[in-house]
This record gives sequence, structure tokens and C-alpha cells, in this order.
Amino acid sequence: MKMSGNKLPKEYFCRDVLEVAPSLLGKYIIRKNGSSNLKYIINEVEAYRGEEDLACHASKGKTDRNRVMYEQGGLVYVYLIYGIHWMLNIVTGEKNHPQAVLIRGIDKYSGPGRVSQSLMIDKSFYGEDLTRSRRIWIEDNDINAEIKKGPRIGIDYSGSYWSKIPWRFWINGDLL
DNA sequence: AGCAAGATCGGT
DNA sequence: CCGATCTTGCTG
Repeated sequence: MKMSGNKLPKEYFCRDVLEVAPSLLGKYIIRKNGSSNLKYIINEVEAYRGEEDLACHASKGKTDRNRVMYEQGGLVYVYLIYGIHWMLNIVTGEKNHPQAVLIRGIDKYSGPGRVSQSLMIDKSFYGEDLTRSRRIWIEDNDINAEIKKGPRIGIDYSGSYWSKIPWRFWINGDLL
């Protein structure tokens, strides 16, 4: 049975990030702001998983910035990078298992900075609950597309193992 | 209190 | 390839 248009519930996000990240491909991300109602399809994501992952912000333990990653799944983790771009992440997994999915691409907007710009994301979204918010959430959508994977982008500092592990997932938008 | 670095992007 | 631009986390 085809399921589409249902808001994804808490349980969906409380699974391991390596399950949730690729499963978000093809899903709708909805952003409401006043009369504007944006709806895009997620087409590129990255997984960041645990304190052992040297590319993950939790690799040095809990800090003021990353504390929301230690909560249970379904919350938004945003941070500013290079003083310019907001990065939009979705927290996954159980409490005290710091994990998140970075949204890198939606429809025609490629790159995490452009994603947040197009969705009007800023610091005020830190900790936002995707299962309760009235301004941002994810909706189900069944797709039939090949999921590709490769190394994560922009994390060379994390060493040869973590910078090469194929935790970036994407689909070709044309196949939707 | 000071400083270096950063899950990026757009323009040369 | 380089600069923008500013928060964060670490050091002293």
C-alpha cells in the first residue's frame, strides 16, 4: 500500500542513523512560514554517528553546541559554519546516542548551505521537534530510485578511515 | 581573554 | 584558489 503525505512520527527518527539517513531520501520536507508553504524532496544526506566518528561533532563529547545530538531522535540540530551558512541536521537514535543526519540537498538546491537558505532555517530552529512543530516537518513518500553512496564531504580533518567511509547517500532527482 | 578552525559557497 | 564572517571550544 502506497503511503504518502503522512507526517513522520517519533519512532521513525529513533532508529540508528545509518537506517534513517538513506530512508529519508525521497521524503518531503515541509516548511511553513506565514502564508508561504514550501515542500521539497530530500535528495542528498549524510550520517554522523557517535563519539567514535571523528567527523561527528560529538567526537569530543557533549558541548553547548552539540547537546541536542544527545537527545532522542526527531529534533533539529542547526549550527553556523564559517560564520555564514546554517547547517540543517535531524537528530536520530535513542537518548545518549549522539547521531544526526545532515540534509545536503533538496530538489534543485544542492549543498547544505543552500538547503537552509531555501528553507529559511536559522538558530531559532535549534532543538525544534519535527513531530510537533508547525513550521517544519517531514512527510512520508514512497519512491523507487537507486540509492547511491560515497564518502562524506568536507571532513578531511577526520582521518583516512572516517573521511572515506561511505556515509553520504543520494538519489538522482531525475528518477523520481 | 584570546585565538584558531570550521559538515560552505561564490567569485577570480 | 581565495575570501567572507562569526560562533564555538580550547588554552592559558
